[in-house]
Amino acid sequence: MNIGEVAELSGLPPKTIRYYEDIGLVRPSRGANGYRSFAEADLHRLAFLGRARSLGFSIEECRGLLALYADAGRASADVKQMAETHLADIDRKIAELQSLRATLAHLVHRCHGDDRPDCPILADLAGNPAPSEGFTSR
Amino acid sequence: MNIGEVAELSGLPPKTIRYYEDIGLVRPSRGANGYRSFAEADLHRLAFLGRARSLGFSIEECRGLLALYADAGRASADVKQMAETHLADIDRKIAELQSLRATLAHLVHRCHGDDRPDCPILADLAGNPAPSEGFTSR
DNA sequence: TCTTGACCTTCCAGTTGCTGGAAGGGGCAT
DNA sequence: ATGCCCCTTCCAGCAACTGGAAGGTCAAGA
Repeated sequence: MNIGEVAELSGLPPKTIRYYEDIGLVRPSRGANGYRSFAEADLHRLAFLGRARSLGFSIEECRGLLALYADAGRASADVKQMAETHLADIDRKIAELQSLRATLAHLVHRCHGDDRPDCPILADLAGNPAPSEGFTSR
Repeated sequence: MNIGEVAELSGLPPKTIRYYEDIGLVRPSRGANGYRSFAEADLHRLAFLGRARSLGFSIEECRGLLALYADAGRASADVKQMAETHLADIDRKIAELQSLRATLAHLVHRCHGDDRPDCPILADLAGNPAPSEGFTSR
């Protein structure tokens, strides 16, 4: 298979596949014309990569997962460990975003959003902490 | 003030402050020795930037916010608009992370995580969709 | 046969927002 | 004069691609 076809089948753009080869995640052979020639196994690897990436695993994590995948004697605990670490990362990110969202939503809520220049959002950014709610004029 | 002092006061590392000068977010004057010389207003700008960045506004958004901040005739609606767009971005990211988290948590849950090689997480990544729950052996 | 167009190749540069390090000058205390 | 810390600039690199330029290849149609 040429790169275009595996791109189609794996859902990854050709550029990304070339990049993955560059960093050693996949090693297609080459035809006489210099074109990359992908075997079924390569396609599998790429599809695996696509799914792992879409689950938010980093490239290095993917490398580890591929190694575990290829290792018939792996312990499932190793995989689970990686996934759990990753899960904890995701939880941390969600929590962070949620706290950020709360702060921002509070500011947005307090801004009347009309054509007057007075704006609590800017006031807060400028260093005047927003009062915790309660007395907006009227 | 020298860069070290504003770094201390603004909470931004000197490197970051130099970078912000590079990209035109702040324009300190220079002393005879070539050192950057920061005025109070520069410090304010930097602190403003620090807060806006920590709320997740991009550099370009910060540039816009600073412009609005400096514009005494701005309409608060413009600021609110930016903040709301940003809020929507955050909501999108949170939703994405949550769906990702759900998928991964499901897989982790199904993996027994012992020293046997059999692992639903890898199976799923390899393209065998995880059954939707129900019959794990025992 | 020639040409067209789609495909493939490599390499270089840019994205975002910094961060690290090297090489060298300035300022102050001992 | 000697340290030492602060300051300067510039270059490189992180993640994970993505875009584009310049050029080779292949199959089909006129």
